Amino acid sequence: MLQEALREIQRGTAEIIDNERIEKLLKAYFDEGKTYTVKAGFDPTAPDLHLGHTVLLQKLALFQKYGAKVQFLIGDFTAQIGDPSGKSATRKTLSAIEIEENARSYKEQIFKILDPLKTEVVFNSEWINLLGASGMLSLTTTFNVARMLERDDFDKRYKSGVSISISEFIYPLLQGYDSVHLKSDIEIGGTDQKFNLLMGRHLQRAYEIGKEQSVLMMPILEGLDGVQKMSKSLNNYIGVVDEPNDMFAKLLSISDELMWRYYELLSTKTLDEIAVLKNGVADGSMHPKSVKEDLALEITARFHSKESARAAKDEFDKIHSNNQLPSEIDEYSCDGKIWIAKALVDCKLAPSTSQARRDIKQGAVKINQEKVNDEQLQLESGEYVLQVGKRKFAKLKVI
RNA sequence: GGUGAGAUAGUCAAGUGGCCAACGACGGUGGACUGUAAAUCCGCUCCCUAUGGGUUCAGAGGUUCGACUCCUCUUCUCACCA
Repeated sequence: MLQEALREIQRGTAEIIDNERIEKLLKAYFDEGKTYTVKAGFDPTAPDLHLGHTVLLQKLALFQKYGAKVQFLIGDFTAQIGDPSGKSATRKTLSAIEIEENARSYKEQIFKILDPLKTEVVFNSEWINLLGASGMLSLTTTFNVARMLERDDFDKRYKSGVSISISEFIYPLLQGYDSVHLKSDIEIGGTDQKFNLLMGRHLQRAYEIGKEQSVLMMPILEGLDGVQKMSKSLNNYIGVVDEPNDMFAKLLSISDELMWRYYELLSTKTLDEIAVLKNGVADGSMHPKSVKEDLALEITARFHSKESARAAKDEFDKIHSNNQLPSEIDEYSCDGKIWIAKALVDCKLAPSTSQARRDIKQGAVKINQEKVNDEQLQLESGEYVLQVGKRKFAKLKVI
């Protein structure tokens, strides 16, 4: 039982620091029912969670299954600095109202995976604001610049002469201080967070709180392109609030290679089951597309329902395999005769009439499934189904 | 505080007085091929009913028939020195 739990916890992890301590905590839970805390920090600026975040959330949920209290930390104070691993050093500060809204939106999303009874949502401004100047100063004395520069991205930026703000040095310290305040037993995060996560251990030691958190790092999930990490700004993400149809379609669009990565990090199938699928595809007895469909169904069902996942698959087959129209299309209307290029812009199928004209020239535009050749075409009154490329549709009613 | 270098389209990056709406790469997008995958090939990629017109090369002025290119100031970035 204990061994099995440990194996599940280790699944897919990139690195675990102080694994023995995790074993002890779990043993104490199994033997005496003792609970422990697992911390994970999130940025309040991006309340739209995507599958990359759920890799962490699923791991947290697993810990909950084995006796953990999750400290879901919203870094409302640290967000004012901006994590140095991100691109922009300076970020706009969020108002209290915005943060509250974002937090609410977080809660709606995370409890699709986490158990609300075993989750405590906390904000780090609560204790960091109490630190004061002297508290902040004593925090900075626990570390030095040379060691700070060991951090990979600082190192690179320093060597290549890209600016580093002093406030960015503060960021890891504050994140580590969160672990001191919360007395976390374990902290989990992405591999890109390694430095910050270790800072938690360092500061817990420096502040002598009597324990040093274990650190569990998950790999960064690649986005739909299969290369860069999944993120909203790169627009290669699958949001947990995506509509079932979108979610299903996006999952099917990943490459075969990436599919295994997603299986490992997102599926609840056991590693043995996944190995069977992998062998099946390798020896040709299984079609990669159907294996991918299973994954897409599983994930879509997790955030919606089995039924809507099924429906999404049917819809998908309908549009793409059978070349039919989707069952729900945005509808627009306009008064009087309209020029086709203008109509495409109005229906949001093209960003400008220039682009619309280019699309027409290239044969990308269809009306009622018929290719349009004449870019001067005027639409008389009636109802039309406009299409650009393979996946953009709109219905237009000309009155 | 001083000295020097730099700021070009979504990103990187050419362009040093007219041939510039600006080479190229990446990204994005359309087409072919497919399993709406990947790989590959081809087209498009500032705006505008358009063999033409408009607005662009950090910002503001100036020189010139003409400026992304020259001059001045401003803002920002980096390097070296203090």
